[in-house]
Amino acid sequence: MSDATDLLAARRAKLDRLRADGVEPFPHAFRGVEPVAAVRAAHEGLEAGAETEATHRVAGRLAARRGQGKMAFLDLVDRSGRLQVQSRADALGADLHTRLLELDLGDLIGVDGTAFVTRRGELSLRVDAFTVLAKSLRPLPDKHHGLTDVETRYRRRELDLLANEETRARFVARAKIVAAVRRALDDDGFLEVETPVLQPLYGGALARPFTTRFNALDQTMYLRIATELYLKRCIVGGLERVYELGKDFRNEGLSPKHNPEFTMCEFYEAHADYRDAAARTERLVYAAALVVGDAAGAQHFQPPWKRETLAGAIALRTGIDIREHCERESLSAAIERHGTAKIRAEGRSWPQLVDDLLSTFVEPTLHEPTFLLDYPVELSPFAKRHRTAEGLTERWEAFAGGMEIANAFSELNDPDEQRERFEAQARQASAGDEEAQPYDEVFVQALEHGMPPTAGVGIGIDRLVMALTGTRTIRDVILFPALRD
RNA sequence: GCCCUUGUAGCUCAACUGGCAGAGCAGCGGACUCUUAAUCCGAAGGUUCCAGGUUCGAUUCCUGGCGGGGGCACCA
Repeated sequence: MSDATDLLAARRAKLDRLRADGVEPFPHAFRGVEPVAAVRAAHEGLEAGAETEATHRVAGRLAARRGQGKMAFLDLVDRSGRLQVQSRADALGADLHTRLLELDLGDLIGVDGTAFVTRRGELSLRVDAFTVLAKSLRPLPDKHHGLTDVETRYRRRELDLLANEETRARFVARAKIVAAVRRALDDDGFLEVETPVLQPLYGGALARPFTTRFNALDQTMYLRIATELYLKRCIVGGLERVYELGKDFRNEGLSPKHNPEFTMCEFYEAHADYRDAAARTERLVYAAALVVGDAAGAQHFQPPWKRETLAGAIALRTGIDIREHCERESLSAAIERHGTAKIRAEGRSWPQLVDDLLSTFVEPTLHEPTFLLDYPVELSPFAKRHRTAEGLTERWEAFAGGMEIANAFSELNDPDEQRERFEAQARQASAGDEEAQPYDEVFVQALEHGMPPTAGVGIGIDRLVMALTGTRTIRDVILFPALRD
């Protein structure tokens, strides 16, 4: 018999034995449970050797066992942490003590116990009673190395979560960040709305979509790449401040910064411009940073953040002034003179070259939260022209940890100019640019009804969580990241 | 899509130049009433990712496939 089969058989045999002894291995509920962190909080500051009469009910997974015959210590883990419990043959009775020790690591149990502190100073519960909550039929990952195999961690996230406390903590932090973002927007009068994920026409970003089929209507549909256009129609409709927090889908490659489905928070504020949006964004991100629990790290994000212009940031790091080289040939030659092998200019358009300079020389240096302001109009089909600078738009991108985390602009609300921008995109599409925007006549007509001056922001939630938790790959902040199947 | 790299026990890892595939944890049997990577004794546990090839002999070398990781490209 193979070892694996052996291990499973041993657990099944214990399952049978429980039933034979009249113990229900899968009961229906176990009420009145306290998180172990609450038990810890209730007894903070007790000295080693202290006894109490306080009883607590906790529930979790049996994570370790240190038996010493008629006495044993066991570790119980729940979402909030780990707590040691002590089983004694004299207190619990020899039969129950033995039965508790016969449970497998990984079994889910509930414990009623009395709090005390061991001679070594560890807060523990002396077991007065215990209940099997669910028998575990498969062995746990290694108890001290945890689960390190990267593939298993992503494919079988449940094992990663139950074996690795840092993983659990990271996803708890993610949930708190998302809640903080919602709270900040709700408190400022933003209305959370839901717009279609499944769309007859995609738009609002430069990206390739996923395509699917709606059988009932015999129609091609797209998974949204952005919520931008629908949210601005809400602004046209007079909702004034709206946001949506949900998944976007882009049919692009995988990388430490990219997952094909990712969480985006877009919010739109009437009567504001991109500078207001920057101020709101840094307040909102700082509020989110404060809930992560790393006070020193949060100070990093305290407003105001650094502000540079895009052109200034590139000039500072490369000596190339894109405002002087406002045509493809001239910029290409400047890059050539700069002598970098990192950018191959052939076949790249002017805006693409600007983007290359940004991502090669500027983005990796932006560890401190920083706004880069004023992007070329060619890169920004939905942003309003800059009120003073020719050829630029009122747009910024925010960076932290060497990564773009947000993108915003004063929204273009002149319908005629929007129509021209779409036409320019259509020309790029027919020239073979698969990421160009399809023409959206319904959206243009919405603008013709009149959209107030509006600031719009998109925050990449996955990347925000990366930046706030110091995580290096997006796969560590997405519970079930995309993998080849 | 391309390049580099990787796959050994349930988990974490060894195995020299091609020569009987090993350890810790977990599991199993036993001892132990303050341990916390508990300790001690004992017996087990393998399709070395898959399919071919070279060789007297392949975990090791070669070819192909599958999966993972890193990089490039694309993107946020």
